[in-house]
Amino acid sequence: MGRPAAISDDDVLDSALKLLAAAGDVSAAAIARSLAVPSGSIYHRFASRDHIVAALWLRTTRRFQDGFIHSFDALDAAQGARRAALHALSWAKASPAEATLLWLHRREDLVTAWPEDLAGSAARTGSELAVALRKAADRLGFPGAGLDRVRFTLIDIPQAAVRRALVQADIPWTTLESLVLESLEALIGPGAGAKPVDRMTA
Amino acid sequence: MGRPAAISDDDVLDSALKLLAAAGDVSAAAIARSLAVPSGSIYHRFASRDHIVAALWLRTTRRFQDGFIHSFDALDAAQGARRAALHALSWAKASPAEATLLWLHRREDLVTAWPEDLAGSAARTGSELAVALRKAADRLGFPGAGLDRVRFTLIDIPQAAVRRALVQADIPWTTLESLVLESLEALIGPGAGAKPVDRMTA
DNA sequence: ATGCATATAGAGGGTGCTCTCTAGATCGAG
DNA sequence: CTCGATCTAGAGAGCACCCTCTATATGCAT
Repeated sequence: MGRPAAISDDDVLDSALKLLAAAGDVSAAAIARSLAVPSGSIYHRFASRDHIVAALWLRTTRRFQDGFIHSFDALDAAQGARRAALHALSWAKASPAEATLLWLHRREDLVTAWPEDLAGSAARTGSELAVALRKAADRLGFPGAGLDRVRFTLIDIPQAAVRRALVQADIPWTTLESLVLESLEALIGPGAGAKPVDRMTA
Repeated sequence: MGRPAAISDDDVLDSALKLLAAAGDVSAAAIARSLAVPSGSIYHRFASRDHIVAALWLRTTRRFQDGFIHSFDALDAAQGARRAALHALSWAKASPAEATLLWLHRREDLVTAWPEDLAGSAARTGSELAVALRKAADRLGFPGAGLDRVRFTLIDIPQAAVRRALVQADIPWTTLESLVLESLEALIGPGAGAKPVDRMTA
C-alpha cells in the first residue's frame, strides 16, 4: 500500500473549517501550519487551495441538506415543513462553524474559481434541493410561483434566524424557533397567501 | 492650498465598493489600478487598506440606516414599522452593490482589524440603531425581550428578502414585499406574539 | 530481500499586496 | 516671484502565499 498518510482528507477540511470560522479565510499554508505538516503534503491531496475550500463547502452543504430534505419525510406536508424549517436551527446550534461557513459567507467569496471537476457535484447538490422544494411546495398547495413563497419560508427565514443567533449569542434558541414557526404559519399555513396585507397609505 | 487632488476620498470608496461587489474583496493596489493613480496616492489619503474598507462600511451603513430610522417618523407606530421593513427592499433595489456589501459579507471579514480611530464612529452608529429599535419596540407594545421579536421582524426578515433578491435575480420585488409584510403582520401585528404555534408531535 | 506504490519532507520560484520613501508638480499667500 | 503646503508619481523593500520539484521514508506483494 505504501507509506501511511499522516493526515486524512477530512483532517484538511476540518482544519480549513476551523480557520475559516475564526479568521474568515483560509490559506493552504495556514492549514499546513495548523496540522504541523509541510505545505507540500497538502498539495499532495488537493490540487489547489480552491479544491480544498470547494470540497469543504460541498461536504458542509450535504451534511446540512441531507437532514433538511429528510425532514420532509413526515406523515403530512405541514409537519414536514415545520421540521425542515427548524432543522436549520438545530443543525446550526450543533455545528456553528459549519453554519457560519454556509450562511455568513458567499460561496463565490470562499472559492475564487470553482474547480472544473467539482462542478458536477455542486450541480447535483443544487438540483436535489430544488427538487425537494418543488415537491414540498406542491404538497403544501403552492404550485408554480408559490415556490418562491415556500423557499422564503423554509430556507430564507430559518437562515435569518441562524444568522441572528450566530451574531447575537445571547438570544434564546426558543425565541428564534417561535419566530420561525409563527412566520411559517402565516406564510404557508392554512389560509395563507390569499390576500396580501393592506398597503400603507404613503 | 496646494496642489489639487486628482481623486477624492469618495472616489476611493466608490471604487472600493465596485471592486468589492464584483470580486468579494479589495486591495489598495486594485483601487489604485481602477482609478489609474499610483498606489502611493491612495495611502496619502487613507492610512491603510483597513481604513478604506472601514470608511466604506461606515458610509454605507449610515446611508442605509438614516433612511431606516427615518421611516419610523410616521403617524402611528405600525405604519412606521411597515415603512422601515420595506425600506431595506427599496434601498437594496436602488443600491445593490451597497446592499451586497452590508448583507452578504461579515464586517469582520471585510475589515481585518477595525482601525482605532474609527471605533467611536462605529459605536455611535450602532447605538443609534439600538435606540431606534428599542423605541419602536416600546411603541409597538413589545417591551423588554420583545425587542428580539421586533428586530427579527424589521431587520432580519427584510435582510433575508434582500439576500434572496441579490442571489436570485428573477424573483419579483413585489413577491418579496408581500412576504415581508405578511411576516410583519404575523409577528408584530395586532394580536401577535400571544401564543406560539402548536408544537409538532415528534 | 527487492521493487513498487504511496506518502512525507522541505526548499524555493514566481506572484501580488501592503506600505514607505524620495522626488517632483501645482496651488495660494505675501 | 518666492515660499510653504498639499498632492501626485513611481520605485521598491518586505512579506505571505500558491504551487512545484526533488529527495526521502514507509509499507505491502512477491
